[in-house]
Amino acid sequence: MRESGSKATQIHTHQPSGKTKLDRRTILEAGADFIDQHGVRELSMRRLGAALGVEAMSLYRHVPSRENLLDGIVELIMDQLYGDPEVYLEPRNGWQDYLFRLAHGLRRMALAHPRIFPLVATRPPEAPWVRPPLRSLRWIDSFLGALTSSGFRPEAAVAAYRAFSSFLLGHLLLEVAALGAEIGPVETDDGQAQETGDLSEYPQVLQLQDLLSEDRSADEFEESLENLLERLGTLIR
Amino acid sequence: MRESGSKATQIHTHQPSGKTKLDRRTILEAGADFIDQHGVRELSMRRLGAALGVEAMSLYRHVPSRENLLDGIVELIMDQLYGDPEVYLEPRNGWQDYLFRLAHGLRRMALAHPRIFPLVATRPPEAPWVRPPLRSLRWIDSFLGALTSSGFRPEAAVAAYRAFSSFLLGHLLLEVAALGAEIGPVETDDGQAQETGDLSEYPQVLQLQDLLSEDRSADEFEESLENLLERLGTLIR
DNA sequence: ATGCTTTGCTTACATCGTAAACAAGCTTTC
DNA sequence: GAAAGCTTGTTTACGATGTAAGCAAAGCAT
Repeated sequence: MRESGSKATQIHTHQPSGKTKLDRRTILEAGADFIDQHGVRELSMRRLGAALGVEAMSLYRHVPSRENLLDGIVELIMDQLYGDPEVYLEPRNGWQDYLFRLAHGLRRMALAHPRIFPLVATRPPEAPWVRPPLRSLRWIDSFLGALTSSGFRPEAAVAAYRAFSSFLLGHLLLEVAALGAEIGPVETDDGQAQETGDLSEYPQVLQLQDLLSEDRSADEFEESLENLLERLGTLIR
Repeated sequence: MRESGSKATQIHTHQPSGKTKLDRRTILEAGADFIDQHGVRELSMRRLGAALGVEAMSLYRHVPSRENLLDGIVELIMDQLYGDPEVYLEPRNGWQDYLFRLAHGLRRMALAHPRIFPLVATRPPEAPWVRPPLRSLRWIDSFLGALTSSGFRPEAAVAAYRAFSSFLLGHLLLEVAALGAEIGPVETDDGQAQETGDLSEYPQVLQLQDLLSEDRSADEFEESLENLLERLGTLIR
């Protein structure tokens, strides 16, 4: 499995015992888990090493720096999209279905890793045309191919790509931020859960407080996505 | 100039000489300048102190922590909106004009401080209904008031607030990120400006490369904003 | 003058990312 | 088998960071 050298070296698994042999892949996975559980702020090389039962410096045999580690984690998470059976690399039922599935796949990814998604969103991309949250050339190529093969002119496909990115980025970032607000900063533990400040200066907010607190993100996502798809439809040749 | 206590203490300016008396406000301004010039990563308490001709620990008399400093800088930048003569706190020519001006004001703010805007976008908000990039209760109140007084039902005003936030967040974050890609990570200085990797595996990207590199953000902003306003119009009672 | 409060400086500490030298296995070659 | 080399983890070390604690000087009120 997993590929690599695999010539004749693979005759006997040398360490079938407990300790899962250090490895870039295992480090990235452990890093992702760590961030899921404790947040990026808490992730230090020493702590991640400890989580793997290893000294901090050992990680540097497989990962050149902390920055690169974070990039690797982002890439690892993004790769989950390939494993999502609901998302297709090629359009099978038209471009709308393709985009619909892609958007929902990305949303699932963001909601599965709310502490990691901000990294996906803000880490500097490797090329100017790589726009978060679609940070992989392979997916971008797939995206553009899906649209051009469905009758979009090149300009329209690119415009659609841009509109799609910024819609997803905005919506998902706010959605995971709202999630994080409940889970996030370890509770302010000075008594109880952050007293709602004095809103008497803000009558509208005060009055609409209930509506504002309501979580309609799933519906809003659906509606906005639908609207976006309609709008993109008008770009078609 | 600059205001402050100004009761009776101000009879004689004790330090009329060069050094501009330390102060939360001056620290925040210096911090904002620093980030504008060098980026958040480079901002350390010691360096900011040095920039102000003062020891790091002196800052702690006016600012409780680095985290709080960053929050303060975000708030400071957000307050520039009040000084923008093109943006009104009350709707003067209907809600569409109000939103149009607000959106453009925020865009000007983001483009004026591309290294700071990601902070505006991602710092954990003080209340769950505070959605970046509109991080101030006063503006949120203004927003909701503008819409309800223009005939939006409460649910519609809140829905509009959400749609508006996520549109702006996505678009502006991507726009400043693209800006930062040109200015950003101090150049990789290993020869010249980051060779365009091998795109032979990605024929669509390769073929649309020119279109993808084109900067149409201003136009896209205009068009998407217009579309958003139209769409919000259908929510009106 | 005397004391109080404000403000900045000095020193100190735990923690961080990571460079460098080293050691203990493997793998390869005879 | 042994010798040589490579791979992988450890040890030690350094400079930088955020910030707690105590100190000192300078402004104010008495």
